Amino acid sequence: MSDELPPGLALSWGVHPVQRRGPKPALSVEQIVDTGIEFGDSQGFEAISLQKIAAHLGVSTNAMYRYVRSKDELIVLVQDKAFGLPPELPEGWREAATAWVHAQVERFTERPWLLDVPIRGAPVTPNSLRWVEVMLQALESTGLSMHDNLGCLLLLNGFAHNYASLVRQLGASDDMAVQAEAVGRFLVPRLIDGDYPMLTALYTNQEYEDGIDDDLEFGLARILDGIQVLIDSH
Amino acid sequence: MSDELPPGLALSWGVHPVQRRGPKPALSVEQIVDTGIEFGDSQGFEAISLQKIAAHLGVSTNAMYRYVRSKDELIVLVQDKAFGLPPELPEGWREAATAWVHAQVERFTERPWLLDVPIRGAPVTPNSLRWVEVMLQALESTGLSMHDNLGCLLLLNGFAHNYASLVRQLGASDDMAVQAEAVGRFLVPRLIDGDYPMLTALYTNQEYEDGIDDDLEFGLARILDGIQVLIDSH
DNA sequence: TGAAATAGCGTATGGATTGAACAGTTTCGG
DNA sequence: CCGAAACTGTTCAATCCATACGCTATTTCA
Repeated sequence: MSDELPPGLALSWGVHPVQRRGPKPALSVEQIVDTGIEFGDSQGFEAISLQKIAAHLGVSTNAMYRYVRSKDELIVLVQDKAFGLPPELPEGWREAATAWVHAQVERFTERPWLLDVPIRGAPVTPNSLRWVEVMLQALESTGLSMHDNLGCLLLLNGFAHNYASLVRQLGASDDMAVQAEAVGRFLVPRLIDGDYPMLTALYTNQEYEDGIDDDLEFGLARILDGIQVLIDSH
Repeated sequence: MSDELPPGLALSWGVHPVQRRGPKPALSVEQIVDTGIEFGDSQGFEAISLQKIAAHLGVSTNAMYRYVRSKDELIVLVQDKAFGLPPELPEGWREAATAWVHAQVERFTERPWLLDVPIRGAPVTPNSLRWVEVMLQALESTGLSMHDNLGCLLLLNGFAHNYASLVRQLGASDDMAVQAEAVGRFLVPRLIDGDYPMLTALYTNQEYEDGIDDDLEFGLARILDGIQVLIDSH
């Protein structure tokens, strides 16, 4: 029965198997999850491995499997705890959605490795569901159907993830400027030869320098305007 | 000089180091990339490993490193070729954007493993850039700035990726129905206890059964309407 | 007090990416 | 025409990673 549940579901809601006999656990799931977050923060997503966590906590690798059933389970727990709870949202669906997206982008900026966590399925953990819950509450005032609200939420969530991902990859490396120039030098002749007029213009005019700080507001404004059109049409 | 270029850039544009001496290569990069796509199609993204490709082609694992510098490089090449070229877009930015998004979703549906390819940086490969190029051309008629056009493109692209990803994970498993019920049974009491009114309603009313086929059109309509609002305001 | 349950450990397997050294093959330079 | 340079694929190896199995030691319930 409990076996059919997705990894991490039970543990994230605090359902531990009741211990009856045997030695006391040297560790706790919480400790393991915290260590995972620590490693993610300091060395990125791929540094979150059972081996490293075990070594850091002074136990053998396989001792981990007394606490989590698989690495996937661990990742779900780490993700939920690292993302944390959503903020209080202001009144008004538009302001609320803006705050919600900004908060998500902030989380991803603080912990970029969260962007690397593969999406395994619909959210089922407490904190993730709390994010959904607060946004659905804010969207209630639009008078749209639950189905439409979910569509809007998906749109906003996807956008936040996408934008954060973009920001990270563009701001990732210090040598990005150097490398971008090298790429341009390599690419431009081929773009001209290969009939890519728009991209050629983009690269040679350096219009792409505009900075992407506005892109968050830009995309968000488009989505919100689109939702507004839907609301008005009802 | 060529070392500073991102992995796969040179190779994807057909720049092979000119061979002058030594034995003739037993393989070609193209052969390797095709095999990678084959494995991805038949066994998913994680089946694309240098070991398996090498074994399938009858050479040792490390022989691969004569052709590609790293697995990352291979993945870039595989991704570009597997995604292929964009379709011809119809007249009118709205129709074009719709066709563009649909085409992307189709690609992701045909080869779901493309969704698993980690995004490494701005697109630099021929096919990927072609997708950008055609959409930018279609957006030219809107009269918006290049910056705004890029913002729109980012929005559409992110949405397509996001939607395809959602479709896959929901339609992924046959036992999804079974599992969803088990999850519901586990979750609902906790949602009630934990003060998640919207989600409780969602789960108990089975409103989430509505089907996500419309979600593509829904989200797309929101984005396009939002862009339209921007155009009108100019 | 003894038996059952359970924790951590050692050992082991199978897989991945990548490096170093080496031997064979081809072709250019003279 | 021949040696040397360049480049090939190979073996061997190191270093990670996630798991599985079985053992021993510990704790607690009956």
